[in-house]
Amino acid sequence: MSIASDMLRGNTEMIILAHLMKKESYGYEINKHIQLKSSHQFELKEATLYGAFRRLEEAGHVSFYWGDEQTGARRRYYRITAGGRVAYERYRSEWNEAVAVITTLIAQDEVEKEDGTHA
Amino acid sequence: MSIASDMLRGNTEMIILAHLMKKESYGYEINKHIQLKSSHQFELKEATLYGAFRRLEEAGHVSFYWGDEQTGARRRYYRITAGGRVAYERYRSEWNEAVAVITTLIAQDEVEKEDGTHA
DNA sequence: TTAATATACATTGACAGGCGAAGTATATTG
DNA sequence: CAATATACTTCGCCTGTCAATGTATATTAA
Repeated sequence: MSIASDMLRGNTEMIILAHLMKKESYGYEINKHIQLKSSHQFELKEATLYGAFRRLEEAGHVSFYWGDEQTGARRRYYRITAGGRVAYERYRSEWNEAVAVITTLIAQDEVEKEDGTHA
Repeated sequence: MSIASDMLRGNTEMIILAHLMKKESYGYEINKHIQLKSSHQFELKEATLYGAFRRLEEAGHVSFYWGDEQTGARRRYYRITAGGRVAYERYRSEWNEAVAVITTLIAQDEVEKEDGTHA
């Protein structure tokens, strides 16, 4: 729960952009898809999700249009922009790099020297 | 900078514990070691580092003692506790799981269906 | 008819962790 | 003696996540 929240932090935008790289979509659908794909281990809470959309819009990484549903609630469809694609690739490489670094930091290699340093 | 901060969030304790699994140590040394091992890509800022120590202490994951240096500034040596080892393993598995889930979410598999969804 | 549930979006305020900045103290070096 | 490195500490800000709450429409069952 709390750990997942912190792992999510800073990655929600990348996750949303990843979805939008494949197809235009709207908040509710993206959220459901993430829950499905992660076997319900992850779930973007609504406030988190819509907050991320707002930031993505402000950054010009996505644009949106209102769907013309004849039935049901209105949908705000999002589309990734050219700038969004660039940002997505940057997010990905930063993510990969960060994972590599942390993996190195927690790698259980040999004990450098079991001196104990002290009493 | 900002990305690294968010990647760090929630993982500082795991990183510190990883270091303490190998040897007792003190803040300054741990920080230098992390900078070294990450080729200066990561750096725990002091406020972050000491904040994490405080939480680790409160959680009973580490204990400390003052070094008896005859010269230089005093050092607060930390030692991982039994509970800390358990916590570390939990952190690691949660980390691995989270990485796996996010990796899945951003995996560039085939386009599920290029319908475009709308105009 | 109406209560429940699902779809769909939006906002507010609280919370927590990382960080910039500033401070304390000791030792070394130019 | 000024600068730099070691070493720890604290304050207040910022930002992203979340719980809670609210809006509105459609479907289904009692």
